[in-house]
Amino acid sequence: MAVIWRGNTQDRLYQDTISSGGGNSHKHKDKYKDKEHKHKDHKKDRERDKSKYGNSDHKEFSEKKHREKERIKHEDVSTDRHKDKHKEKDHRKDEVYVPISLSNICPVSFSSGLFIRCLFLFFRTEFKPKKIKIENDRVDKKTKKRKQDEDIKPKKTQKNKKGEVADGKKKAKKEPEEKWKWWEEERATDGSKWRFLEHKGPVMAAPYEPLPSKVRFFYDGKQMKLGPEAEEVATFFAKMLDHEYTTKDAFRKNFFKDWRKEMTSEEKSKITDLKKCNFNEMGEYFKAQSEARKAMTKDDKLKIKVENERLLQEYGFCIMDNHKERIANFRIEPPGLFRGRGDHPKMGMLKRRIRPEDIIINCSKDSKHPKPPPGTKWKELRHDNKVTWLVSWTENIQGSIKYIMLNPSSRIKGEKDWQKYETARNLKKCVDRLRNQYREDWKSKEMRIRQRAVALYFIDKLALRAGNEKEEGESADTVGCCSLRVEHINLYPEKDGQEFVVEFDFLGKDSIRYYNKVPVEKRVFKNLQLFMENKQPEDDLFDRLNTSILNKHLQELMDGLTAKVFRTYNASITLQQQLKELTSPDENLPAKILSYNRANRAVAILCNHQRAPPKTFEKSMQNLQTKIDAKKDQLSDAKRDVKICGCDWLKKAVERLEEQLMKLEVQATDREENKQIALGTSKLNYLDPRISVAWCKKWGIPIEKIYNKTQREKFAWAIDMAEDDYEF
DNA sequence: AGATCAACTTAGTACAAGAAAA
DNA sequence: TTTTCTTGTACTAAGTTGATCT
Repeated sequence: MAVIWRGNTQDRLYQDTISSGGGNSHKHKDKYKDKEHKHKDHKKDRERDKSKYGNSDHKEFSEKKHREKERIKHEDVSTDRHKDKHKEKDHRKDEVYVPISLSNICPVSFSSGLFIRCLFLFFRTEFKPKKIKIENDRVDKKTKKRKQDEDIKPKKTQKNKKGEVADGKKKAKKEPEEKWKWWEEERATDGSKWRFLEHKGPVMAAPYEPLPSKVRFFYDGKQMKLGPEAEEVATFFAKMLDHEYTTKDAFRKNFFKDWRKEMTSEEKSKITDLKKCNFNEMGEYFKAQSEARKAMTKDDKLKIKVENERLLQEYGFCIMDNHKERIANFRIEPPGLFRGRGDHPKMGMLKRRIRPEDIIINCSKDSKHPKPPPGTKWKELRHDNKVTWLVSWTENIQGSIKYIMLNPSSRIKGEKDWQKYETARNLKKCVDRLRNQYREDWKSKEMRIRQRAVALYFIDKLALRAGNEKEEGESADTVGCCSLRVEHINLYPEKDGQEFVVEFDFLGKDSIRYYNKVPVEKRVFKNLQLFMENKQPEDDLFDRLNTSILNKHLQELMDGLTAKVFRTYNASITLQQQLKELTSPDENLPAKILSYNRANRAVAILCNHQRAPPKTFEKSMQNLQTKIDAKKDQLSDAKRDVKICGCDWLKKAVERLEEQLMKLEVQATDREENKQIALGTSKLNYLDPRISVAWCKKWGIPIEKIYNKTQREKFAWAIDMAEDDYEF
């Protein structure tokens, strides 16, 4: 295997560590001493140097215009909102599938030096000042003398007219309250996240209810009564009996170890082998319970619903700065067995019950403080308005802190989201300059700079995540860009008729596999060969780089720039470009929505957003196929009849059947293609909602076709402010 | 300079709820 | 209706980032 990685035909023009000024060596990474390399000219050397990149088609940014437009728009936020309550049927099923090729969505392109220079000038003169005010204090601390003059947001607030500005503000307790448009208001400039915060605290997990005595546990074939502590943990396992987790060694081992900690010494001495434990009756009991729940009468179901609603009303909201805001997760996570993703070394460990004594409450001093349950105390009550959380506790598996925070529809989340897309749009303004820069850096005489530049190229071109280093044994072995190892890529000077192909194969976040073969520029290829020289498969590809170095560099290139901004930028720009490309004016509504979904899908593919094929997938595909077959039969019958009789109405029927058949087939293809692709994540986290809103407005598509209720709440700001000509 | 911590975003999955089909 | 399939929501794990500690 390793042989492949150490090609012997390299022509390197590399001389390392002439300066290395900052001393960037890493602890374990210095084992590869850089070498002197000579440049051996190769035949093909020249031909590829013209970027392969250039052919991508979104060169034309018509920047200035947009900027001008944007400025005007921001200053004059129209308040008329489309309040269409379109009640149309869902047309998903009418979608026509058109495949997307990955090559279509390659987001990278470069333009001429002149243009870059212009951009650069623009950046120098206009970009810097756009610092978001909220961060002032941090900036000050860093003594980065930065002038924030006007910022778009506050500015447009001042111009906010049209009277109807949130009036219910003063008495947030009043119920209906005109929807509050926080995006038309001034933002805090002092780093505080709120001025007033009041809430009722978390909902604690329901206490453990011991099993009825008829439900037995057997050890080594003999019945055994467990004490409540051990029993509770046993039920966690019993509930998962059907899950393949319980067959995994690590899971069983971790579980058993933690379970034993909950046992009395007597239990501990008896129960020494998990294999001898029989949880079946428990498992059956819980299954029966959930069946019973499903079979409950409507009345009982309603009662539960009402109770849930009550809980939501009582604990699901808080008051933040005069507004009632929805809390995202107001329930404390109940105890259970830890389910890590992928090959997690800690799977099966006991996630312990959180007590009030573990919980930190954050709220205003002058608010009504949440009361701990009778007879208990909170761990701490604090009043920190520099953070957004209401409740926190430390979880026992990784020792990380968990928080209760607000819903995405809240001001505090919305502002942040908006800001995220503004940063991405700023990147758009200077991305060409940056791309030229890293291409230059591929030639640097410093290894660390080359590595940085190649990594950045991957992040930009392939939308890879930054890739922090992780502590071994603490979590599943996954990587991102900076933490890629030699074993995660293969280099092919030639593959499938393309030159300089890099094959990626690694597990990313959530242990989702990233597999991709991409042709890269020759320089990148040569650099990769260089980085891999004299390394073992398990060595870091970018041994002179980590996320902190990379982000520091990015910060210097553009204010607020970090690695993840590239993902946001490339996702959003891809959506915009795909929408432009795919939407044809004369299409009907379902076809347009299909176009939207296809654009969305392009982004999901770019970001590698996958899902497990739905459990019922095969079956539902089969059902669909049956339908298709039936339709085909019907059709051929009808055709035969036409031949015999030839009357008009029969011909019509044939046409109709053909159409129906096509729809079904299209639906099948579409579903098949979406089998492993998840659209939700990109829609929720990467796509500037204003692009979608503008598209809807432009083509008269009801926004409900694109965003469901929750999504409309989250993106209320965008729905309110984006016009049909919005440009990302 | 690296390790660790804190805070927050991004992620897929399980299951409930709702809609469509039978 | 009841059953089946689809969509929405809750849940919580797993990332990124920047600050702070050592």
